[in-house]
Amino acid sequence: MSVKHSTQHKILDAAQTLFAETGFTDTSLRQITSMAEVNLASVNYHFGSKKELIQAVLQRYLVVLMPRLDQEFTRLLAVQQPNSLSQVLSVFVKPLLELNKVHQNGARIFLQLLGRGYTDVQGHLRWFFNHNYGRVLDKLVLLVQQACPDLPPSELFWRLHFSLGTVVFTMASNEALAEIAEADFNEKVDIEGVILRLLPYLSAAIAAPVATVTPLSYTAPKMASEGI
Amino acid sequence: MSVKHSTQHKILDAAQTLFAETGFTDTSLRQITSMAEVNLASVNYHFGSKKELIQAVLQRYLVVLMPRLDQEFTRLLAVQQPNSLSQVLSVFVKPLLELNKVHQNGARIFLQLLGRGYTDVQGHLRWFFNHNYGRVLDKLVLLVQQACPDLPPSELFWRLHFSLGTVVFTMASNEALAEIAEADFNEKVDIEGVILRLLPYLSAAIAAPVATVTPLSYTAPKMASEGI
DNA sequence: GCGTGTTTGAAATGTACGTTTGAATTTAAA
DNA sequence: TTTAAATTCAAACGTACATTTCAAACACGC
Repeated sequence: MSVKHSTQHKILDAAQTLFAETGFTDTSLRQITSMAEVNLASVNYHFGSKKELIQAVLQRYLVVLMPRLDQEFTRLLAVQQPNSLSQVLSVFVKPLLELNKVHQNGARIFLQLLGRGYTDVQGHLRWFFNHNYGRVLDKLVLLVQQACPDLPPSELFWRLHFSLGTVVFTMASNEALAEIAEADFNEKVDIEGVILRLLPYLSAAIAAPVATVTPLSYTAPKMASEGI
Repeated sequence: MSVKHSTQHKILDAAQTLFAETGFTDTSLRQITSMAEVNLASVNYHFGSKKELIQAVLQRYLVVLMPRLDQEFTRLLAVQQPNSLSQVLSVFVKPLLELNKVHQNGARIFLQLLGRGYTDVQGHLRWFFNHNYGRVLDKLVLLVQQACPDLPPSELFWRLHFSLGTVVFTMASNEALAEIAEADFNEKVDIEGVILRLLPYLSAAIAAPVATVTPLSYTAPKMASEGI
């Protein structure tokens, strides 16, 4: 962190904060440039458009995170015996927390932005992400498949997306949740705390036994009666 | 479904579809009234404002769903021995699927809207929801607490929100996921299929053993060792 | 110190939004 | 049929937005 920040830097810093808090659509360039104390036109001068600013904000973290993840995945794939699921999921922790070196609270901000990117419409973000980093995630799928050999591929597909939802939603509403947690349980929870709480949850979830029941047997196990 | 739809009805139908697809902020009243084939001013005439329209769209489902859930929760709370977690979660299935009687694809649409409500800024929706239906959800918390007596309250809080994220995100990206699933695995998955896949996932997740490890021990387990 | 290319500044452009208005039209009770 | 209320309609209002423009200020190699 240098003492003097360039205009680009100031814009990125203000943009990531506001985007994470308020979402991409609900944050205006006027808010960003006002917080960054730069001229409104400088966003379009330096980044071209709001869309490209959004990608630049994410890219600052992705170029750090994804090669690190790729490296971890490759390392795990190289070992002889398959890794356990919790081993696989654990490799996310350090690379994510190292985003705090990119910027203060970088890990939290990045995950919030990721959540916004998936829930806001922003179709260009999905494309941008899959196009640039799709092959890294293929390795993750392979690792989970090795860790849970009994899981049919389609079930694994769904569970990985369920898990993505867990993470992304949690981070998108992270502020609100942390506030409630502190008010109700007197426990201060930072991003690291949330990640560590997520690991056992996701490990158990992804490795859950596959239901063999038919839809009908799931309707109210208690009283029995009445179909859907 | 009557052959003639009132203006209110047409507005609600168009609004729920567009809100679910595009989110609340990114859907304009002009899009809604255009799809509903009614005059722009009729939204403010019938509902007062966009904010109140959003609440009316959700309310149409909540007034059906929440009393049903409340009734199921009360029934489960009345039994002598505590219910299993999967019994508790199963009671969601029928009430949710009955939303399909409120409107075609009602269950999917409602869950998508719920997701939008949590991730969009829309502070008024959180308030609206907690204020009207908070005590119903208190019963759910109690039931889960009985089913998982070893789970500390704060851990339960987080896991319930993780689970909410799983459901809400899955429904928000339901269309895309169902398309991929059909293309990659040749399996047609409807809302019921997704819900039934969610149950074992969530049961295992919520009941997962609480991690007793310290943060540091989670940094790259390296090789074998360590359980979940 | 000068002159060129880069960056910033204030202002304006055009578009889209939620909301309001008041007259026209439809509805339904008397 | 009359009449008053409820509803629909086209148009406009004021605001906020992303983006553009172009002159001023700046940086810095010569």
